[in-house]
Amino acid sequence: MNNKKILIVEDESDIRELIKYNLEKNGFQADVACSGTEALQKIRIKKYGLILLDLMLPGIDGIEICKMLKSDPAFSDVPLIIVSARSEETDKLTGLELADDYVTKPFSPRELVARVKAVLRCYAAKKPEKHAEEGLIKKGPLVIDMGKYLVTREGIPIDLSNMEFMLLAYLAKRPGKIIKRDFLLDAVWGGGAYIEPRTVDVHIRRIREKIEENPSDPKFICTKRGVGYYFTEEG
Amino acid sequence: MNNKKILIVEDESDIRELIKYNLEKNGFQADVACSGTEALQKIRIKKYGLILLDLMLPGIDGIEICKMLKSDPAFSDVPLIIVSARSEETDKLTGLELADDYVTKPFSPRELVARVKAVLRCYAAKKPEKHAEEGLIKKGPLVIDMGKYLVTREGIPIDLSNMEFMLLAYLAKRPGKIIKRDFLLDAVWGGGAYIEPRTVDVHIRRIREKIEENPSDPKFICTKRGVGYYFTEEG
DNA sequence: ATATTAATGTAACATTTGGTTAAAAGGCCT
DNA sequence: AGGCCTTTTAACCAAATGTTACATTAATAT
Repeated sequence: MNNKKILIVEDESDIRELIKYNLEKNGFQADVACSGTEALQKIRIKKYGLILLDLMLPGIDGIEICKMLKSDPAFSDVPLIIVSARSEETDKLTGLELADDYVTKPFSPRELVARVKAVLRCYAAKKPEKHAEEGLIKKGPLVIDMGKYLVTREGIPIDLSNMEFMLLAYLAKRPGKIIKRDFLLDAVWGGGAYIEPRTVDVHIRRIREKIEENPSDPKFICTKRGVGYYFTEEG
Repeated sequence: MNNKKILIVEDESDIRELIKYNLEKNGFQADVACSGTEALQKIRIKKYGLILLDLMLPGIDGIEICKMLKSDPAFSDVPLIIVSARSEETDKLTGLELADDYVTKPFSPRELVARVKAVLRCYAAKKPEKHAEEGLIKKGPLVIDMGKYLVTREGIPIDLSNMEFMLLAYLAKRPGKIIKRDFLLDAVWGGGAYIEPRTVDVHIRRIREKIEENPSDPKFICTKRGVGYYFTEEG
């Protein structure tokens, strides 16, 4: 799904590991860079979802890296949080002009994680794709309300679990399109999940039990043998 | 302690610096944003005392930003002054419906500062009344009086703490809409609060204890497992 | 047609996740 | 200090999810 990789640019190894540990504990993937030059290399190679940048770096000044990033259209849309021991107000202001948030040392790991989440949430909220996540999908008697996580059939609410809802919504958004199991695992479960493809079948089955008149003769989620599943195009 | 930080949203750098210079000369603190997206980022991260918004922006239209701001309860109480080169009467009207004042270019720095002061003064004067968001929310036996910060159940007043009230009110204003813990933390606690998501649960629990017949089988604030909480739509 | 094989459906079970709950610690105000 | 309110923490429990084994179905070859 979304790019959750975070780059930590920090020269002090213990702080670096502390941050990395805490981010990973919260479900993020984190890479590290010990210097400005290393950071710039990594940024060029890989697309990051967020960068945590220490201002006090050997070699290149952190502020210079900020400026580089934010002036380069290829990277200016990557969220940036500055981490720094400098607590002077002037620096903070300068930093905030360049970055999306500014955390001063010493910081609690929890606060850092919370700020990372806040910044990512803020970015996610602006994404046009996210906008499309809201709204209603109607197929015949079936209505899928993305905001309320609710499915109704002829007005009667149907209780789906979260996973079931996501899977159904994913298929229903692409009527007629046949989607392979592997693809569903990637899209609905997220890239980093190593799940048995058969698990998809089980979920499909459970959804069918709930939304279909006769689960053995599905009208909404159909099977394309040898390929995958698709949501009916009729309606 | 009032927040006197001002955000200047303006793409032309010379005008931006002119405004910033003049505001700072008059004892204000000013941040700048060069585009609509940058403005939205900054607004989410920091709480501003006033926003100066140019309508002619690259990317998002200024009017759109107005609408976003004024429709979001988290930002609708931030004073907003529109600065624009457009002098057409129609624009002026559209602007004033959304903003608190409207300044057309070219303007004298003195005039701008005066208007900023005026709007801030005006808001300061309105504060007590503004603080009370009007309106009643009724759901079955439950009545939430936003003006009096009072909740009653079948006429019997229920004693909620401030936090509990805000949380309940936030959910009750959006019946049916499922809201994630992170969003609640942002909306009810405010962006700068770095709180454990679990804390939300505890508050929910206490509200339930007070307003629900049987807290373990809630009728008002319901749980959507894996997602968040929502206020019931029935009633 | 019938047998063969692969794919899919189904059910039971195991595991993990996430929510509830209670209790304790931390703040703030008087 | 004492009394709220808030936040954190951890144990517990229920529901959601994932796995596996087995049954059934569909496609194909014989």
